[in-house]
Amino acid sequence: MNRSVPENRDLFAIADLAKEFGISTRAIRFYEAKGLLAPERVGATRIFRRRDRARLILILRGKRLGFSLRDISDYLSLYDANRSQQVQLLTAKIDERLVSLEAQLQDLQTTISELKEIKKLADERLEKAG
DNA sequence: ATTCTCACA
DNA sequence: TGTGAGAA
Repeated sequence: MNRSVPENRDLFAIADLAKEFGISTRAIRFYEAKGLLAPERVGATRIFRRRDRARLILILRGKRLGFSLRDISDYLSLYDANRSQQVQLLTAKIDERLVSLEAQLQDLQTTISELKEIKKLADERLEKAG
């Protein structure tokens, strides 16, 4: 019954989290190196608690929404300190992200329109050529 | 299996 | 923003 290190539901080994979230152990260490995670250590081995796991979930969610690790780091850093400032930062970043996405959307729509126009002209030529 | 560092894209 | 490789 003695596993090497974590084996209950309160403690996790890096491999546990990597498997659960479908990411590499390297990526998790990378996030730690960037200051987004700060798991405890038993010797040199990382021990992740539920709160570390929760932070990882937030990191992954932030990434999925298109935020940089820097953005996510800044946000997480405010959790313990200024909570209302954290919310302010969040809304500001969301607005920023929204503006960026809207711009991308416009660009995509422009590209789609251009492609459709080109295709239309090409199809018309095929008509004439018979 | 885990750790770290350095290189590399 | 990560990965690969080598060594412990």
